[in-house]
Amino acid sequence: MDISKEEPIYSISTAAKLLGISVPTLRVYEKEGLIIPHKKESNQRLYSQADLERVECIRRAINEKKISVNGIKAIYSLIPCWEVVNCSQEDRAVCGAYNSEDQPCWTFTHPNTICESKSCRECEVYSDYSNCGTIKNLLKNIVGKAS
Amino acid sequence: MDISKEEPIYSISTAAKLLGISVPTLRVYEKEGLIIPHKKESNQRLYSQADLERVECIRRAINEKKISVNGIKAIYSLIPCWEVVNCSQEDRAVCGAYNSEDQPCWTFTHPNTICESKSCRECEVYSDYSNCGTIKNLLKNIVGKAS
DNA sequence: CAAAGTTGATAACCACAATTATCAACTTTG
DNA sequence: CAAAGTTGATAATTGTGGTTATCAACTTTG
Repeated sequence: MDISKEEPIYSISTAAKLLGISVPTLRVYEKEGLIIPHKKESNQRLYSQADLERVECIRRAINEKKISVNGIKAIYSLIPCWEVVNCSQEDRAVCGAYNSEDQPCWTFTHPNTICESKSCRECEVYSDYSNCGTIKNLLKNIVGKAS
Repeated sequence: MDISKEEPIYSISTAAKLLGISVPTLRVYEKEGLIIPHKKESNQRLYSQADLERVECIRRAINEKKISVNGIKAIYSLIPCWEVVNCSQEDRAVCGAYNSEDQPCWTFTHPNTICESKSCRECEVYSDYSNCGTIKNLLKNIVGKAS
């Protein structure tokens, strides 16, 4: 993973221009929990190259694959985060993300779990499976170990 | 599983009436691969109680959860069928379902695989996870074995 | 310090997914 | 064999999800 791809360098208007969409749309995606842009101390958003690619992927899902935003959220919620971060049984019992079926895990706070101190934006659950097409591959890998 | 719930007894118009939707809608769901009604020799559809519950679940996903039909299909396609039916590595290599990300496995024919001879309508991959809310539970169970 | 850009929030717009109506040909029912 | 129901296919309808415009208040930039 190239560190430069993760570097937050684009303002929201620049990001919108590069993506060919409007600024409000980017904010909606964030509000829905599809993306987590970096924020300056002043609360202004900054987007990295990886963020842009993530949005492009979301747009393909919406426009080409005709999957609704809520559908994407439901799909994200199926990522077995508990396995990726290897959280304990006790953590799972108290973790909202573990039991949710319509919100990605990174839209939750995770009090009293291993994720409590982690930044979701940097967590592999968020960053590794941003490309829509890779979630099933993750399942193939993880599930494969079981048999 | 009560056998009577699986018994195909309702005609399409009866099923539509019971569900409060139109006949064409039921056909659309079938065409999209969301449901597999039983068919008489004469090609007429018959629906079981389980079929109706499956449709109710689909309707909740569409109307309440706001997940599009293509979104539901994408979610279904994430069910780790290869693990449920325990198919071989060779099977996976040639199975369209294993590599699909937008069509449920039961919308494929499965030549030269363990599923070749199985009826998808009766396969647990199709029947057990019809209730939208159970797919993540399946993942929890299967993935759990891995750790 | 003025111009340009950002913030969150609300409201307006509209493309189109989801549903239904309609059709002729065919099957089932009594 | 007539009436009612089904078939697949096509076309029409409509509700609304996704997008954008607009706003006043605030921040950054040069």
